[in-house]
Amino acid sequence: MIQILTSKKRYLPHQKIIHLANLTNSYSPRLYSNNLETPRLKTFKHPSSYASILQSLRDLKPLQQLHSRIIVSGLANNIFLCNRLVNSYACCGALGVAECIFRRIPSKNVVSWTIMVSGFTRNGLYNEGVEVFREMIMNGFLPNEVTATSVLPVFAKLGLVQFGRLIHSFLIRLGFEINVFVGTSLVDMYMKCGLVSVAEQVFDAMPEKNVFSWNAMISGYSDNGLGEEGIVQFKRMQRNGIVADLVTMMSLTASCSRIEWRQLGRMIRSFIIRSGFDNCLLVKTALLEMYVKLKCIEDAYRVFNEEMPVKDVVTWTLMLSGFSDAGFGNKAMDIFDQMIKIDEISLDSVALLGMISSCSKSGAMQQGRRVHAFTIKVGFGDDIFVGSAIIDMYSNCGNLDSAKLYFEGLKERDVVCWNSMIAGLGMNGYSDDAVGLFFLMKRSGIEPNESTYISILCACTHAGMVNPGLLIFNQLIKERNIEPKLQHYSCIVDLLGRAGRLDEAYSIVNNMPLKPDAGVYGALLGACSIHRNIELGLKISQKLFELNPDDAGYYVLLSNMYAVSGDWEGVKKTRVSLRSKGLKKDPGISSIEIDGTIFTFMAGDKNHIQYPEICNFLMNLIAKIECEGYVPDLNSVFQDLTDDAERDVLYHHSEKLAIAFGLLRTKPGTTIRVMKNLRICNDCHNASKFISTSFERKLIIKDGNRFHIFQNGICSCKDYW
DNA sequence: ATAGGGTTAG
Repeated sequence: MIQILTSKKRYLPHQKIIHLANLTNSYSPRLYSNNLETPRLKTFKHPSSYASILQSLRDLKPLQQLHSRIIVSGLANNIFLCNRLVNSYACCGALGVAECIFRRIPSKNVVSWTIMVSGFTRNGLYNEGVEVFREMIMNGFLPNEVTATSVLPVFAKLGLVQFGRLIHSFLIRLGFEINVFVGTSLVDMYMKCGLVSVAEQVFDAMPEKNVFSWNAMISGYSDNGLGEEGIVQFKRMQRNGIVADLVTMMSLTASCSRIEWRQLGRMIRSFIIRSGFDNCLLVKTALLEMYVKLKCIEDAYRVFNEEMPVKDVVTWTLMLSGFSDAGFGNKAMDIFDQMIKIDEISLDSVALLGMISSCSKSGAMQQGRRVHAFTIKVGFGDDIFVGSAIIDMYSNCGNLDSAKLYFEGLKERDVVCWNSMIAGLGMNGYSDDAVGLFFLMKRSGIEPNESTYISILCACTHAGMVNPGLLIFNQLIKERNIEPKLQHYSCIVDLLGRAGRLDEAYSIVNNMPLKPDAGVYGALLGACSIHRNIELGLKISQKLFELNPDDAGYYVLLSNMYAVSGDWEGVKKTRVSLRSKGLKKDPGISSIEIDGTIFTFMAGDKNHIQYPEICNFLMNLIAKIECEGYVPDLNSVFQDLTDDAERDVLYHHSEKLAIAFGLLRTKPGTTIRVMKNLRICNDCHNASKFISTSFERKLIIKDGNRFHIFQNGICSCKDYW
């Protein structure tokens, strides 16, 4: 309590009483009311006495009491007090009351309008804030410096760049742009709108700059992906003798995580220690985030575990998503379980979202179901952000029924919920339904966004629905409010390419208005590989090697293409150039969830505890399906080995290990769900068909972004090689 | 006035 009191700057004697009363209210109502009945407080006749008390009030109840006392004192029409009251109610979040008082002020001044604008904007009601601002202008009031600083950030939030520029020109005419506050707000607004060079112009023209202004620049650069510029600006700031504060530290670590510059990260860390910010929770959390983003998960965990005695919900959430990003789903779940046991940590939707998306990524359906139940228990059952994540989680686990059920039960749905459901239907093979839902969404008055088009085009691709896909793509091009992006072109090239219409796909690549990137060429190369068009494939891989020389995936595709056409010389050449560049093919990883724990397998991963047991089982399994007609496809092996060795590699692919483990550890008849990071190989695909018959199991294998559902020897995926 | 964790798509 002492700390809270001393942290406030100025205290008049009567303010102290009110403040103490607030703090003791919860456990000592008698003291509270006694203090309020102090005769000294009752006899105020001058507005200024109330005004100073109003400024320090942050809770609704004492505010209401003071308000009544103001009415009793006959000061309810004093504009000075009314403005203060509006402000105090807005600070307590009671915007209805605030607006009511505001509306009744007969002769509002600029301060009244400004307080109402910032009352809305500080509570996240941006549209209402802008509306009051507009009303103010219409009523002939000109904004002052404070109005400008309350309303400018809102233009950035709502993306009203043009409006912002208009107000900017107003401010110049009024001579306010030389004000540090106004200048900083303008810099921030332009940075948030992505107009970096305009922000730079404003900043350079500012006659006075303080640490806020510099911070706005540094964090702005970082947000716009220009971390290096941020570091340069920081050095300039130091040369100008401006002392860095905690916001500077946080913006610096953010810049660092974006440019993936580990060496600099270390320097910033020592700078933080030297500047005495090492014990600051916010700065420490920013440092943790830096390690998470730099994918230094051990460093991140060391900071989290050893150097942060005080943690809040953000710290925990960061560690959770750090583990999730690094592919440690079980560890993320451990963190979540620990976090929910701590009373002081109040769980919010962001923490829940992190955990749900972690389950989604690792395909942990049992964990996901548990977290889903938990979200309902803690009152986030109707949250649409959480809802979208849950739909995605169930879809990603191949449990479309649960996803649909959840989607249909939502009271409110935004565009992201619809997108999740459309994507879920698409990747699970219900492309017709996805298209149907897309049109239903438009009929329901929800405007599709960029992601909607990506989801729906992918859905069409999975089912080879070329014509509906083309139709929707043409709609997108005609639509005025969405600019087709490179990703959309990748989708349409993928759609045409996979369907075998390579010429049309190539023609789109050659005629598109944007410069094709690796994603677009990659889609085309994938199509060439499926349809064995080696001539075009060679041409495209040349482009890709120029664009993205370090991606081993393209070499693999090219090599596969040579292999299927029997060009062993080409296969060898590709492998040599891959090796000479020091590149390695991404390891294939498959995982399976058993009783709420995720088990991960890598090809030939002999370190696994149960490896001998699994291998033994797998050998018997292969012998069994060979009797039923399975023939190993040695073309699926990327290495140059003897037949026997190739066979050995093939039999220990990660997906086969995961399937074997699933068969060993689950009851007969249970569906086996396997997640794979890369595309399933032809041989594993074929073997899975045999396994589904031989063991009478349903196998659901997700590779990359699509499902393969094997049942009675048939796979749901029709266009597979 | 500037600042920390999250959802769909690839």
